[in-house]
Amino acid sequence: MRTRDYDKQERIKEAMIDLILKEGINGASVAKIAKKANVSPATIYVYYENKDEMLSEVFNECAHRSYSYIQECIDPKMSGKMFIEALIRSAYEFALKNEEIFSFVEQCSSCPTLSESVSHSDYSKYVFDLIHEYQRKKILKTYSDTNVAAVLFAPVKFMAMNRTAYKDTEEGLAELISMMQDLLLY
Amino acid sequence: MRTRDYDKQERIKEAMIDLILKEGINGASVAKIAKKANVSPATIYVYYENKDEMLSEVFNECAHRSYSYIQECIDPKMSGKMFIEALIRSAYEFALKNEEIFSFVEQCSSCPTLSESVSHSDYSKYVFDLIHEYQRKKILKTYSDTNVAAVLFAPVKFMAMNRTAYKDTEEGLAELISMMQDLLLY
Amino acid sequence: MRTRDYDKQERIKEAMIDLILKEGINGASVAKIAKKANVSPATIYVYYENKDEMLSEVFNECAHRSYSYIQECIDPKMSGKMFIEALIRSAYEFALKNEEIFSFVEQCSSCPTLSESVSHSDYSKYVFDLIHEYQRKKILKTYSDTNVAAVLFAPVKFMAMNRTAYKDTEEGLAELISMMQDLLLY
Amino acid sequence: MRTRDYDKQERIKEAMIDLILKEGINGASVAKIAKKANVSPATIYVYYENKDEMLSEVFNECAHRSYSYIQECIDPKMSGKMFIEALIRSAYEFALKNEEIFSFVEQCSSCPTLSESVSHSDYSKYVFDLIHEYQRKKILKTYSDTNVAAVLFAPVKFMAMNRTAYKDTEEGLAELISMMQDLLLY
DNA sequence: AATGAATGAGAGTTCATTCAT
DNA sequence: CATGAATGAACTCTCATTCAT
Repeated sequence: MRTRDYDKQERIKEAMIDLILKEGINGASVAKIAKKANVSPATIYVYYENKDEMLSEVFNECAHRSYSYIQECIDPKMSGKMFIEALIRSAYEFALKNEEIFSFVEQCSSCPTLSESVSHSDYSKYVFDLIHEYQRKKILKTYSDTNVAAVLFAPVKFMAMNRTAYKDTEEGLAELISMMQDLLLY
Repeated sequence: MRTRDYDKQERIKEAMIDLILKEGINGASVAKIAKKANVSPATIYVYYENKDEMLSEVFNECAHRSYSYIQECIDPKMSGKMFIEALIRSAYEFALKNEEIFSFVEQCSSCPTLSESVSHSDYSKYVFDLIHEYQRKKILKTYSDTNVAAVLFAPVKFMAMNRTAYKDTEEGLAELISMMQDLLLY
Repeated sequence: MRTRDYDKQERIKEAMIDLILKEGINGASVAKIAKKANVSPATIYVYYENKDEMLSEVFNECAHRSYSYIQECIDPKMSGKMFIEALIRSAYEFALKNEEIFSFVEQCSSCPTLSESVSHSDYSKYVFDLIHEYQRKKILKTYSDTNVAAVLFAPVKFMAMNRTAYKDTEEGLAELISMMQDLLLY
Repeated sequence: MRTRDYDKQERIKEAMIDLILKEGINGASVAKIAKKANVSPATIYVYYENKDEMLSEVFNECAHRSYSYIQECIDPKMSGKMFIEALIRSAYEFALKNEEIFSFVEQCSSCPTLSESVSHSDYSKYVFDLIHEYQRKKILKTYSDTNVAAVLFAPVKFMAMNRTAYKDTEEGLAELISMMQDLLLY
């Protein structure tokens, strides 16, 4: 019996992400993905039940990676100021370093059929547990979680997507961080 | 006679927006749009050169409508507080009242092939002219335009898309407004 | 607007019947049918919703033709003897003259998914109305309809399918007719 | 060890017959058969050279079983009346008890590519030897073998396939038997 | 202007079969 | 012997678009 070639699966994922990025969801056909991954179209169905499942599986995994990265960049011992900076900067850094994955997740997020299949809550739990801790310690002001998420992550994502609109992205990022510190810290 | 034709094009637009909302960009085929609009597929090509052009034309129009709505809701005579509230509330209201159009625009925005064809700058010019006026008058703090846009619109869009995550959306919206007032007003 | 080309539909039907006959239901793919009919595969979907519907529609039509032929060959004024001869001989003749259609119907009849979609009752009504008349007149013995159908049509079909097993088909047919006359006439 | 293998092949056969009955010849793919039989697709190729061979082997075996069953139900010492009853009743009983096998055989028989691979003559020899004996003894009327086969087996198969059309199958069967006794006995 | 017919190209998926273990 | 992985070919069906009226 032949054993599964996980390198193959990895190639399939990468091919899919790359294609969606370059040609949109419409452009990423199974045949194209297979060709780019150097496998037969039929092989894809060894690893995924169908195209939708493949999309949502890869989408989930990518979304998870983003949260993991952020998690690794924060530390309960940080000061409030540092904490906010770490959150925003890590989110931005991830988008920068993993441009393809970030862009892929953003694109999938806006697709109604796909976004339903992802459970953000699991990934973000650790981050929000920490935020709650800072709020209990009266370091962070207490706003509703959803609004905290909205102001912490939506603008930085917006920034990452519209990088070209900024004269100096580092300066823009620093400004955004300082704004959020003003807003959220006591 | 003219009304008849206008009706037809209007029906085509609505059918397309509706289909994209419900089935995603993939689900909106020319045949389906034609059926939903009660016209022949060939008729669509009387009004639009091809599908891409149709998409980007309707996309542009919808994006424009959103900005128009916001424009109508603000007034140079407003206080700074009122101004911010009006901006956020109108953005949210538009998303609520025009759920289909809002979702359609969001979805199209993340599509690389489409987003290139839209020039946001034109529409938002009026809004930013006003913001600059408030900044000159030392009512609004002076941050870079992109960051102002980021914090003013990204979170409220996020809110509109994740309405279900809020216990009480009105309360959430009020909180967000007050946060932005704290952040942006002197 | 282009008008429907009924010759095209006819070619599609014939191609399908021919292919099923020669290669079995498995061998009759849409692509092959299209090629044989000299149309695009897509064109088939102008005339039929899907392959199953196409099959059952053509099947129904063919089954109907067989009954029509038999109907035309019988006449209420016939003697009982003549009536039975006409029924059997016409059934056999049809099978002979329309070998492809006959064989096609037989093949489809044994397919469980297809045979459900055909309503024999409608077509055979006229024939059985006549049979009942002969029974009322005490010319034909009164057996249950299903058994009458069973002995009148099943053997002659069997004969038509196994023609090669007969030394002299005309003689065999004459014998079968005489058997049925003995069996069914007073 | 041997039992294990035998089990596997048996399971493959049953799975195939079951699938063909339920989904038609088209529905019985190697993958589905393997899944239903709880073996790997590759295992099927240990027992059969290819799919066609598998089909015709199982078809032959099933056709043989039907004749074997009938053989076991008849006896040279029977009266002519009993003999005919036994022939028809056993044929019907077999179809009833082995619905799957019966339907499978009927379906395969009408498939041109398959029916060539089966030699009916071998199995039916014993039955016809007996019939000839009864004819020599002037118990059964002497008709051509093919016509005897046609009237003895075609109607009962028809009955088995159209059971639902009968109000009372037992009554219908009894009637058919009595008809055949009238027809074939002196 | 408007349309249903028509289509080549390509979509997602499954096929029977072979490979490597 | 037995298997899951792998695949080229073929499957049904839909695509965006054009044609003929």
